[in-house]
Amino acid sequence: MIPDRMAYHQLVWEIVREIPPGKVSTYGRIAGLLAPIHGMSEQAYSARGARMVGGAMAACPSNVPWHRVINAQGKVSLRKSDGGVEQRTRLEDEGVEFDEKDRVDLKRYLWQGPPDKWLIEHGLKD
DNA sequence: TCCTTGACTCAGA
DNA sequence: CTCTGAGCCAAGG
Repeated sequence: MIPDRMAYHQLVWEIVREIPPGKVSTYGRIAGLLAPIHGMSEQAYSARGARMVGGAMAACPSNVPWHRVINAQGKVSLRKSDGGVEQRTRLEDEGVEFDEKDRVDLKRYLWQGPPDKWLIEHGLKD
């Protein structure tokens, strides 16, 4: 078992749980809230972080609103097999609108992130 | 151990 | 706006 990865995943889930209904965030933004862990270099993490968050989403428990996490282009991105229908439906139920290109307007729906207080309480910031 | 994948992103064309 | 290719590297076969 690899405790490091589990810890990272749990941290990601805690952040995702803070995203309010009707708002979305991106893999990259979430990765950016976390410090480079596993001894990865800042540069490596900036390029790999988003995918690591994606990996955390793939293994997230049911109490995490994974559907509020989309990619930097404002689109839902899922595994090859799934068309992302469920994710889109869930977001629309919360009032998030998609344009004719299946994209979300990040200027309107992007979650600005947890307040500093929250980050400090969770040891993600000094 | 080598090879393929991957819920990503950014810069170019 | 859409499509490519490169960058990065952990996991699983």
